[in-house]
Amino acid sequence: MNVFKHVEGRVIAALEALKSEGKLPADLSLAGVEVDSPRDKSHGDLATNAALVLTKRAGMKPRDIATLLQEKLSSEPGIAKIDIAGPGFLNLTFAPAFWHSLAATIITDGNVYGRSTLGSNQKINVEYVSANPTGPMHVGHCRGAVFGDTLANLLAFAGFSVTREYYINDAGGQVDNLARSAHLRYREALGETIGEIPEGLYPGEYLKPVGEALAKTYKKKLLTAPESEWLPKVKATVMAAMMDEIRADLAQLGIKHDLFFSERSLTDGKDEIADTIADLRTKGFIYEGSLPPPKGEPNDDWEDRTQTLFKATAFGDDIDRALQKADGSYTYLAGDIAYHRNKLNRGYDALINVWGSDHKGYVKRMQAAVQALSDNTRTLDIKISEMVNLLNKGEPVKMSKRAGNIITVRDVVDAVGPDAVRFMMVYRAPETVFDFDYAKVTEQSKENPVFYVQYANARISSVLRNARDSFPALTADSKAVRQADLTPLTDSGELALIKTMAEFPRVIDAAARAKEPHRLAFYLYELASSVHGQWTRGNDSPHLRFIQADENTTAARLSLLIAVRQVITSGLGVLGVQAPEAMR
RNA sequence: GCACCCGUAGCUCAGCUGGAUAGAGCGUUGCCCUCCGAAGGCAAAGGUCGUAGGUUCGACUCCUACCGGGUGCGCCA
Repeated sequence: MNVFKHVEGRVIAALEALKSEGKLPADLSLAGVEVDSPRDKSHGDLATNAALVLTKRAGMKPRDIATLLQEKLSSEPGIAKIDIAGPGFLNLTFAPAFWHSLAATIITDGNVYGRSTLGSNQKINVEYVSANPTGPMHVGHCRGAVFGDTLANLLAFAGFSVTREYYINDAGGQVDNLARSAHLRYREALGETIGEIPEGLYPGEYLKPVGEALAKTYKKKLLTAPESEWLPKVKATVMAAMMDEIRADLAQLGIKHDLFFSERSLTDGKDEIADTIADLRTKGFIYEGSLPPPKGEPNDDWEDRTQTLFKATAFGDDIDRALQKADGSYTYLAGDIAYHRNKLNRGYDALINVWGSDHKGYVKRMQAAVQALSDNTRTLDIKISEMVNLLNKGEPVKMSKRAGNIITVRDVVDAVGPDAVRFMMVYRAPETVFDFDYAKVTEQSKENPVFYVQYANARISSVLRNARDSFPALTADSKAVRQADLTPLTDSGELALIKTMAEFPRVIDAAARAKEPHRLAFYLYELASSVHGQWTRGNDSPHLRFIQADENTTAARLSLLIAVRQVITSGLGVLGVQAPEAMR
């Protein structure tokens, strides 16, 4: 039940009626007619721009159209008042009974309330995290991970059929270096003094357990063998260990992917990269040529070479892109394009990638590739999650993999819990840089909005618990509460709560459309604020407290709270945050 | 040099596919607990929405050009 769509339907029906009565041109298009909530609540509950949108097309003055519509709608049930305001807005005020029935609907709908059919079951693939399997996840990864996961939840809630995917970059030279680093730790585990980890290798202590495990499994067998022999074995062990660690980190944040896609699988017993290049060649987007050297950087080592190029400029990229190096081996991009081709071949209607800001420069070429491969029938939407500035009590925390003092996802989650991390990470738009103050989040202070929202839920639960002392029959799942007569709800604050809940489906819709989960987080904050406000009004005005001497009034107010709790629970559910019944 | 992102209150940020008098939190000032959880609430103060044009009945929102700040640029992954 989306109130805005419902009323919009009624407005459009009224306009259609006016058309057939000859009061409006019969061929008038109603495109753009919308129902919104007015910015200023005193203007009414809902407003429509119909008269403003239609004035030009109908060749009539906005106020004349507004007047016609006003007359037409005045007989509609539930509408208490219709005003024409400003340049021609029509402000609709609904009777309390209208809102009461909405509250009742929310309770009946339960966790279905707010779900949308926007996605109409379209298959959508969300690729996120895809952190290189060369070490534990640090807080920077965390933002993209939480964002991607929340976006996936949101899209699922909005009616898409979502696949959550992780791309494992397990094919490049970096995993060889990882294996070499692990081999050093293996030698260390066998008692050797290895000294400083050489430049280019991974110095982190997290490889020590891997070295010990290798020592246990292989004893001294890998010591004397040539690298070509031990490398594959060590690589397999260390990669598995790293992925286990990453999976554990993700699990701690409540993130579970449907599919982990291995880059190596593209060329394992087949060559999807070659197939991809062949595909693109057939479509005419491949040629042999050389590229100009990159500008703005010293490039003394640049050599002019002829290589296989993808015509990315045909799709708006700045430059064509190399798919094969001069020696014939594939570039990283070639593999990535093959991976996206693989995704396309799996039949998704749309692809979304969540990338870290360090990949910003790759957006155009990847989108170009998807357009080329799908003949412009599919879109790749790439959301960039910006950097997180790590602070500790306002002081920047220096991160260095070399020094090994990285702050990992695990450190943060252990300290503050997954809820605070998740909420904070989606509490701002992903493309803005933001400061994550380790000390503040560990403090669990009220500056963390997640507690504010959770506290609203806990308060509601507290009221429900307390109400049972006076009215044992009024339990949260009793018919007396769930189907209570809501006519006692006449206070403006109570009605405001329902009106705020009315926004929920629309927030879901808008957030899903824009792929901006942070809107939901802000909405929940606003809803929580209404709850706290109404609560505190009861301090000054005892007759506004939720629990009253009169059972019918109490039942109605508890019913309202049940509805609010439902919306908070659903909303937090999409964010992947718990809705506790009591705070610690 | 080029590309992308950001620029809104002292600070951190919202602002719904263009809509009415631009909103929160923090900070500042002043209030509210014999009362369902004060882990809360109320009020005041605080703005040429980076600048200049353009489109529109209407622009924080769209377009153009500038100005600041950030990130990146490949034959690495």
